[in-house]
Amino acid sequence: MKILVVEDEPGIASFLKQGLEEENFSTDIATDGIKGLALALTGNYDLLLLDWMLPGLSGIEICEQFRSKFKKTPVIFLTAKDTIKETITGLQSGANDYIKKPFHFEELLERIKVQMRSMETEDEICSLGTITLDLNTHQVFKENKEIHLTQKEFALLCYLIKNKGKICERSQIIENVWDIHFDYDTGVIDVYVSAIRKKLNLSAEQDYIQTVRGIGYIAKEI
Amino acid sequence: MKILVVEDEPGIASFLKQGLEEENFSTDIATDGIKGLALALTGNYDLLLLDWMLPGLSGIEICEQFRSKFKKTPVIFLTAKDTIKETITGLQSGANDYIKKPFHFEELLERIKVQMRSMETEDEICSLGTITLDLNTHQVFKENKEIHLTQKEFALLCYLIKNKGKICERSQIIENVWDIHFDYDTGVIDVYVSAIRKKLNLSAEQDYIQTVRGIGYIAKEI
DNA sequence: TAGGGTTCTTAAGCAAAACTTAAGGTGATG
DNA sequence: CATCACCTTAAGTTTTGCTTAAGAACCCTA
Repeated sequence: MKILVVEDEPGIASFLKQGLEEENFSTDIATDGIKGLALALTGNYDLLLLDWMLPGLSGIEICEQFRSKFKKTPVIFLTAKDTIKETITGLQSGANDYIKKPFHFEELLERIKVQMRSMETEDEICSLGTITLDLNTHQVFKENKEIHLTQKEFALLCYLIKNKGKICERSQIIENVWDIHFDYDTGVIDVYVSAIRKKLNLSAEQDYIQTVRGIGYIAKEI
Repeated sequence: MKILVVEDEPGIASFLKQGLEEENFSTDIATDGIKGLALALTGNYDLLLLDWMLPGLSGIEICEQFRSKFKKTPVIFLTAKDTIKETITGLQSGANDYIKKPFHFEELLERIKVQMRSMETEDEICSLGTITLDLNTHQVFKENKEIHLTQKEFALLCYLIKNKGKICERSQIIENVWDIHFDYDTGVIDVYVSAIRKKLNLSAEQDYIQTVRGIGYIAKEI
């Protein structure tokens, strides 16, 4: 998430930058309208935070010009101009929200999150502790770092997590993950569990995937 | 455009209904929380306008339950609860906007229009690193140099970039770019990815388009 | 409508990654 | 301390993807 803040008052600008970066939004600042618009038009930002009164170009002009190219990227005004007329002008220029100064940072944050929500498409997700699986995109994250698993690894981990808290017998695993419907035992499962543990860096303290001797495996929140 | 207003105070309710219908929004009123939620869940509305304090069910509860079914339909709170804490609670419950009473009808109207806007439209430009796509003119630029892509190449690149950061499965790509709705696998996608990489001069260091073996491809900022 | 160019698709050979098997090591259990 | 289940590694096999080239389909324009 990259945010562009266009704000000429240094105090507010740095306050915003600091607060936003604490929330893990990568934040750039432009201190005048010309620079602001130029940066915005690079298309590198996921959200714009605009002041109205700016040297060079007003926030309104930035918003309008930006909107002619980028219809979807959210824009939020953050301005001292607080009359109804101004609010309406701001919103009509293409902004998604209009916050009046003085504002509470928490509210700003929440309104940014509202915009983020409506940007993202809903994904099916399942998780186990700090491990997250995105079933649509086949992505795996541990502590927000992406980790690549192969298809079979993913399928196996997925099966275990979907049944978290329940012991999964080896025969069930073979049936559901490998689609083999008769008795079968080479050490395939072991090999894959091993690979998953290695890639996810699961140790004895962090054994989200525990082996149940003689039966199978179990995925467990710790 | 159908709007559902959930508001127990008859004066405000009828004022809203009248105002909204003058603007050609077809408007229904629910005067308590239970009826409000039931109506909302029919899925017949394009936007919800919620009061917070309601007999039966609070606006917050309505919003949360509604959101669990309808992820995208915009919800706007219209309430006398005006502290920051309440505002944040309201927004966190899944609302798209939060307007404090007393409010100006024009501002409400404008904020409704904001929601309508973001329901429609698409960006005309999308980008990935130094690559820029202009969806109107079908032009592609890399480092500001124009590069000619064929239609299919453009469509494929566009699809990947619109989903940047997410792995796109081959089947999804075939479905969305080729419009083929059944299982299909020749190597078409590969050929096109290959062509795009070549034209955009993507090397191992600059692989904006990475292959995810066994699954598909992913467009990534580096 | 014939011809030239462009674009789309298929196929084939090569390269690389993933899958499976097997074998030797490790650790638990009786 | 012997056995059995599990873990790990390495090597062979299979699958998947990349690239190139060639034919088919689709424009334009004359």
